[in-house]
Amino acid sequence: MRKSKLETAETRQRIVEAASLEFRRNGIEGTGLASIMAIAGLTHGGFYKHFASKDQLVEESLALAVESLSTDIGANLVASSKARGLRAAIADYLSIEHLENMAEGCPFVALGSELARCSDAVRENTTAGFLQLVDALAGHMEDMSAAAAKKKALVTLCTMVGAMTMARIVTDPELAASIVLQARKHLTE
Amino acid sequence: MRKSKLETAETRQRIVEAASLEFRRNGIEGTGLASIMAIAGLTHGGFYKHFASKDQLVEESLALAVESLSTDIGANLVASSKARGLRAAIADYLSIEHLENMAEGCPFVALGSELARCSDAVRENTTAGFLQLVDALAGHMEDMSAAAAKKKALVTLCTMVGAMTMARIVTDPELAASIVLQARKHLTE
DNA sequence: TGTACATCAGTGAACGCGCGTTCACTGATGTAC
DNA sequence: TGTACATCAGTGAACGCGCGTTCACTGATGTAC
Repeated sequence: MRKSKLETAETRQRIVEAASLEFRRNGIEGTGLASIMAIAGLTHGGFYKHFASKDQLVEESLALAVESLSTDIGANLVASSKARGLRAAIADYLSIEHLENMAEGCPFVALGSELARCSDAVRENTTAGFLQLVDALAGHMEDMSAAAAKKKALVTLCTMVGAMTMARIVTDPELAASIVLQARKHLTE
Repeated sequence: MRKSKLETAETRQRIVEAASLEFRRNGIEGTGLASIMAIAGLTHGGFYKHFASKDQLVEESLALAVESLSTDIGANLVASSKARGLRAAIADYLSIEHLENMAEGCPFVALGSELARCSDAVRENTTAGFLQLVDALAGHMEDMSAAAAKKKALVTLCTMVGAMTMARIVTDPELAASIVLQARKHLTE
């Protein structure tokens, strides 16, 4: 049953990708290793041939999720002029599509309160990703010093995370849409 | 072993209060009924004499937590003039004390991502509390129409929730303090 | 008001279940000669 | 290059554990007369 080095690496990658989606979909505590392995096309017994523990998988899959968020926002930023790129990134984040797509969306929102209780190893990755995002946004702020831009980008990102978090909690879909819309308007007008 | 009606009501209240704190401290999935009952001074077997299920306790304890948040913010609002009351409420929320006191703090932050996956019954209570808070803050916004005030209050509350959420995720305590500080400055200056 | 009985809050053991983790085993891959 | 052996990715069963929930039992409280 042994697999080639290439296949092994591909399998490992598939596990991390499945975990990255499933953790965001059902929460970290709400997702069992067996279901992740099943999605990756394996039985759960083989998990420890790839990872030392569930926490290590959490660490790697969260790093992937944060990286994916950075890539998405980065793509919006570079697609247009400075100020327009920033507006595009914000509008893309504060969209109904993002609201309804928890598994592929921002990990700070999908796992926010769980992350606060995660191991330092997990949180360090997400901290680094957060700072990277702040810098990316700050680089597109106009008419202010670098320090002021960074402060503004920090608050902007917090508003984005908070709005999406509250929009997902609320039961009324219209209210959820309104939260997303008002936050977007506030940040882009 | 039967207890008087008064004692029974007091016991029930103690369970809800313990749950309200423990859920915010360790998460809903991370808190067992046995530990809540132990804090309330009981064994876990008696739980179902007071509640039909864990979800019902979640519902009631979350309603209590949201109510407590409303009370705290309301107290700041009425303690001073309109604009100063608003600033006081925001400063009290975006404080280091709140950052470090998850169990007694805002349930939207302590349980945000878990709440998004909770039953409608749980989320309806928190939705109502959120709208109540928006109205309370909106009532203290100056120099704008009621509609504009409500929109601004909505975004303000999202920024507060997002900033506290991110400050709790981040590993560096200085960065956490900076997130809280910048958000407070942005909202009160 | 006093007595007899029904109620039920709380106990502690037990239930089935899913979890993270371990392990003996298999057989294809990788390696040493 | 070909052969013999070691490695190890993946399987499937099993582990102990804590979870939410149930239940028989106890004995003080509440109620009916």
